[in-house]
Amino acid sequence: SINSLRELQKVLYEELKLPVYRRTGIKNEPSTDQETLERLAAEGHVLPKKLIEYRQLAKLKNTYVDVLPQLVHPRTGRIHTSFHQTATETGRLSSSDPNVQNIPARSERGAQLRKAFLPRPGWQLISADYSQIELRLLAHFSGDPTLRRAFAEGLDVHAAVAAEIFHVPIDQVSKQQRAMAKTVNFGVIYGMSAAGLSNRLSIPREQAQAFIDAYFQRYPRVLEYQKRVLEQAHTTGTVTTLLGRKRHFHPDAIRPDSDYRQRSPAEREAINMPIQGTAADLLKTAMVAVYRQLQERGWQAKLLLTVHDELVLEAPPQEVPAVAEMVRHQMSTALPLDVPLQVDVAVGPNWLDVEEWKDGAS
DNA sequence: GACCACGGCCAC
DNA sequence: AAACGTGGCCGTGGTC
Repeated sequence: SINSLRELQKVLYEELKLPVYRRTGIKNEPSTDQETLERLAAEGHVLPKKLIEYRQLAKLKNTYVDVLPQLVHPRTGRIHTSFHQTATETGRLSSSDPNVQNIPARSERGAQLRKAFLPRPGWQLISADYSQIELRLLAHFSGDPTLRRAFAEGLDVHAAVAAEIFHVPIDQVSKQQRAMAKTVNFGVIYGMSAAGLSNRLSIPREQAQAFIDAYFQRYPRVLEYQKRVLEQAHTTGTVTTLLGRKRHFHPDAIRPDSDYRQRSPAEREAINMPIQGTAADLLKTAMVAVYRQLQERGWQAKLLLTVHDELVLEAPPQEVPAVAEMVRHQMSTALPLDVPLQVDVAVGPNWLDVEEWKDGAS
């Protein structure tokens, strides 16, 4: 079967004798994941290229196209997910049966599925999401003046960070430099290591370490902030979000002198928790505020979904301008922070074809 | 039929 | 050698 990883592994690495670039995490078998197949395809091998295409189509068909229509409720005509309040370590919600928080968005082909997510007939869909929320929270918590200024001045933050670490004016940042800075920015939020960054950027570890050093040289308060988080984890066994949500760590994992195979993942979890967890605090607070506004004003518009940094609503056409503005306002001001929050609002006939909404107040 | 481990992959 | 965080669902291969 083409779906059997074990059989595929035999074909690729025993029959075709292709080079093994990566192994699986637990059984240490030759990997057939997408990055490996892309590397093999780039060398001119035909089968890996076809497999990548097959995998994408199979994923979309088996997970979404064949499943979601069967889940339409006979009386409501809609899909009803379950949201879980106590399923994650950080305070995010999760969604299951079906999961509506992983509907394809990034690939052109996958994103077409979003056309199937509709408001009730005659209504509009409103999507509102926080822009760069985790980096803004990093700027808030660290107090780093350079990072805070980037947001205060409304700069392209990836370009701004590229300008700092590559020592070039922001208007001379190349696409490659911006892309690398973007990866570094994600890395900072995830508690990056030189090994992780080197893998992600496909560069030598020494060069990855040099990028990290350059970043923390330009953003020293971020380094100090992350040290404080680890200190809290080590002394109390917990780290917390802005609203006081705690994540507990196993004492053996977080001890400074623990084996690094235990300690390293735990430290990355600790560094990420306040950022990801506070983003969850923020969105949940905003969601309650939006719900109360809808009730108080007697509007018909309804909250439909929440996707980590996004709220999705449906509204009758005459309510759209007021609801869009209200949602933007409530999300922007849900919690007081030292960094401005930007909320991108979009309106349209389905979850794919929503277009930027510009209201008068902002 | 239910459950599991694993590898893989979708989202933020 | 190396996954830098959080989830849930798929098929395979296996057990009970």
